[in-house]
Amino acid sequence: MPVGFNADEMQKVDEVVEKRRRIKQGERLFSSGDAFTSLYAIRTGFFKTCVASEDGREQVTGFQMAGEIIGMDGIVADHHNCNAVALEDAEVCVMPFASVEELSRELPVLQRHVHKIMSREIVRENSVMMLLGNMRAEERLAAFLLNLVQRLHARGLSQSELVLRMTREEIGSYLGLKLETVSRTFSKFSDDGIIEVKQRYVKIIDADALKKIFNSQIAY
Amino acid sequence: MPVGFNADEMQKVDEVVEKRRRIKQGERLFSSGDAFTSLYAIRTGFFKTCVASEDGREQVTGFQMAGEIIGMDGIVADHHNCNAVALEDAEVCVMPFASVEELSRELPVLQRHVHKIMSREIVRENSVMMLLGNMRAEERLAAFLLNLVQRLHARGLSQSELVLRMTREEIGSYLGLKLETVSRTFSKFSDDGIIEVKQRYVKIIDADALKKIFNSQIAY
DNA sequence: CGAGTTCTTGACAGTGATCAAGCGACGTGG
DNA sequence: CCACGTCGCTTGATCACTGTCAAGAACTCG
Repeated sequence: MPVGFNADEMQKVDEVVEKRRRIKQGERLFSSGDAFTSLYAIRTGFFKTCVASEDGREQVTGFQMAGEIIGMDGIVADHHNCNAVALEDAEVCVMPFASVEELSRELPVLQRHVHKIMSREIVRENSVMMLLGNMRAEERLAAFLLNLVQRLHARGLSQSELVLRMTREEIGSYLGLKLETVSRTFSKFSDDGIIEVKQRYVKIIDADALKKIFNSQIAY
Repeated sequence: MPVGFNADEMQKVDEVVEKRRRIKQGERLFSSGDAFTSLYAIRTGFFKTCVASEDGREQVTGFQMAGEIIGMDGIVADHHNCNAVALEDAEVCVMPFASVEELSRELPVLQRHVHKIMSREIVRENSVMMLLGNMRAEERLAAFLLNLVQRLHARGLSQSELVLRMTREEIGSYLGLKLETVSRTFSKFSDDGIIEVKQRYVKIIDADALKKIFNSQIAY
């Protein structure tokens, strides 16, 4: 939640956060086709969102962590358009969207905040399109790791060590790669002394090298 | 603009549309880094939006036509994050975002409409991610053509004939392919009797075949 | 009409996919 | 606490899709 509220306003905002909901690892917060009622603010835990094609193929569209908002895909058609799966036990705040809209008519600061959150998602997806359309495997994985540690660091965690909450296959789906390619690229980074990898644990040894790989952005 | 307004409300909405602006082919409506002030409703013409990486590589993030809204990328950081280039002479309605927000606090129908437009963009980008991450060249181009004629048909144009406003290179950038691959895939569709192509002119002969190609969605 | 841009097509190459096998980690139940 | 089964990860060999390079054709616009 944004700053810029007085005590009275803050209370109203708090009231919108109707209740909390716990989701166990592997369970869904919502599924494609579900009626859209609420946005969700992640309090704890880690999610992936994914869309599925008719033949069951899956595209991970994002990974979300504490403090991030999910569910905005549902606004346009009053039903959700993707699945949100907890990658570890999680707790979310349920924010009924009707209440969010009502209150944001009263509080311009909240209104602007809602708009910014949606705009941020649009911009994020733009950069994923750049990643999927223009970058090669090493660049994609470097970008992915840098983005992840940056977000974790912003939450007070290490900027060099992380524990992946998703499988190689899920990383691959997000990055438009097969799991074998993800694994191989991890191994190559490890061989090059850029990172240490042991299963889900990753330590970034040479962040500059990663940034260099990411910035090169050579066409496929 | 949505339905559901009375005359008085409609007038207020009209007043938000401050003025119009003409953009010649090849010129930019806005550029990455420009201060964000307004959303733009396309009245006539055709745009592409694209982001550029540091080394100048370009990713087309979308093609927009009459009736669609662009500029929402700018809300989050108060400056635009992509370039909007007119692919033919165009005219847009300038909608100062502060006014849009002000009025949508008064008119819940407008507020909901704004939210839906942003959500629609998020959902659209999700399906582009599916396209870029999971589909092969033929599937991508089939999806592209079907999407384009569907949108043109919704505007009263033919559902089988269209004139592309963008180059092979721009199509390729959008679809994560090189221009030669786009050209070859057009030729293949033509050889298979699915479409007729002559430069920018495309006629869809067998829409079902295109849909079949699109639906197969075999992994790369 | 001519210069430049866009498009097509061919030959070849490379990145990442596919197929396959084995290893390692983790969790459950005996 | 350990055996075992499952799931996820790694690595190798091979292949195919699409990229790259190149040349020429077609079209557009001044």
